[in-house]
Amino acid sequence: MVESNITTRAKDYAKWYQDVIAAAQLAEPAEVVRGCMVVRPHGWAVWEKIQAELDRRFKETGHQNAAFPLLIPLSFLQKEAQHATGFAMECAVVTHAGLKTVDGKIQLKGELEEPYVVRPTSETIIGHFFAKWIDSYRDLPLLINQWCNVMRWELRTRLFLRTGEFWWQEGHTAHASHEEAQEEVQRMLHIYRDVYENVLAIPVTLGAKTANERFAGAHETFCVEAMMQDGKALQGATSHDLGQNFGKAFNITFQNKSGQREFVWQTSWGASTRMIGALIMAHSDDNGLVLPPRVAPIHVAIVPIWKTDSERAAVVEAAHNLARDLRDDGLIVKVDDREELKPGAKYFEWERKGVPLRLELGPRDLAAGTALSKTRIGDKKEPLSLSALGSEVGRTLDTMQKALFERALAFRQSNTLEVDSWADFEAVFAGAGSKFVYAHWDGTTETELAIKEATKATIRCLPLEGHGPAPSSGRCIKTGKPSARRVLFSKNY
RNA sequence: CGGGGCGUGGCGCAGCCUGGCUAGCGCGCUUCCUUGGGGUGGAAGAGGUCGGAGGUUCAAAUCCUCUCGCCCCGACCA
Repeated sequence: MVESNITTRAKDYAKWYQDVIAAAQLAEPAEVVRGCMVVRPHGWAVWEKIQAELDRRFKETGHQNAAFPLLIPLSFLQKEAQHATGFAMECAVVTHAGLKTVDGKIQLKGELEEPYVVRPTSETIIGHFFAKWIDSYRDLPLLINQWCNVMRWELRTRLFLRTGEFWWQEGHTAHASHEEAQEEVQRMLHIYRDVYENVLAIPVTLGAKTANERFAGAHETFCVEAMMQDGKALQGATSHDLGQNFGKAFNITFQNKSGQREFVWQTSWGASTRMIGALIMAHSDDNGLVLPPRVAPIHVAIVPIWKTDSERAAVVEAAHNLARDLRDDGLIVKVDDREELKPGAKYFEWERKGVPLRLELGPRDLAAGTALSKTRIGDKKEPLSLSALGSEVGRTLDTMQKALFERALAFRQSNTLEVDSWADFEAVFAGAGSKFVYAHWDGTTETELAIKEATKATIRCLPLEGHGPAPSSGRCIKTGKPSARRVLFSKNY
């Protein structure tokens, strides 16, 4: 069952990341399909937990799920110029339908008159149907979400962070006014924040993207940015104000109360299986995956310990009784009563898989009326009374959930700084180094690109109020020109 | 897509430079025994068209050409 030893973070961070994924059996490269991944059951189970948390919040805010075609007519993509150029290089295209056998070999058969693009995102095809569905202000707002896979022909892939195919949700909404759309953009951004901070236990910085980093076709793009353990930023989710760009491209109009035709104001927002990558790089350690209890597919692993057959019968029965009690409290519990493995081997396995809490139950514990507990992030084992175990376990998991967030927050704080000199700025990003740096910027794309060229650091966002330092004027870190505010710089995934 | 590395039982590798018997090793796997509170020990087994195609040769894992895929660095991106 041991899949591999895990390289330490200090030795090779990229290798460590892959090792954690392999050791926890989260996913693996699809191998026979370029750039794609197989999400293994344990990885998909984590995704299902994340999905459930997001989906509940979407529905609580009035959104409905629907499904749109995987294939998009090529011509649709061309209707919004920015959008088309933004995604042109990453599109996989379906040009044929059907196969034929010639001399025992399979060949392509019918060439399509109009090729289809495998969806890299669905603004265009959803826009087409919105145009059909919307006719009156009474049809608005239209609040739709889709859970699906998309394909982007990436040149360089990394499991969960960037793969040819990935799974996500994409929300698409249409509104009668820009203000209403803008509210929606912020509402969803804050849902992402809520899930990141309260479920994934990852603190995030909310902000707006620069024009250069904006979604292709958007009026404005907002994001949540998280810090990984190597000091790099990871964009965790995005929420776009599409303005009327797609409304005009797809002629999505409605009659307002005074009978006039207007283009709708739209938003789109998405979060993907990349969240699992964020989870790994924010919390995991050199022993493998660490999962916050709220996204753990298994909360508690119970390892019964025995020597003799009679001991075995007693502890295994006690373990199953214990599991039943904990399940009654809503916990997901695994009793590892496999006979072929020594207890130590089981400890390592559940640790690699990120199970938050382990309970050891042996003859000595039974005699004492306790179970020995160890959390995935604690360094010592603690005996818990069996009679009060339910509440104890619940409390321990809550504490761990909070501790993970606090640990990640403290890490981010200790790796965030304000920088005012170019020499200091370069020093932070020298070599493989990265932190969150708040620095002044003159607001031009030229400077943004020059800084990236020189340091590999990019502007992750223009933080929203309450995120990052309070606004203050200063001079651009690179050009010395006047600047009204500091922006967040970091290297990124 | 450019530069670099790699592809040999499930995993990690040796062999390749300098072609030559039945392609080895460690881990894992199967069966049995043993062991059991942090990766038990032993015995006997199973498992490989050497990524794929073509070529050179009496003979190819090894040399040549093409191709597919993975990893790292870069440019592009969630």
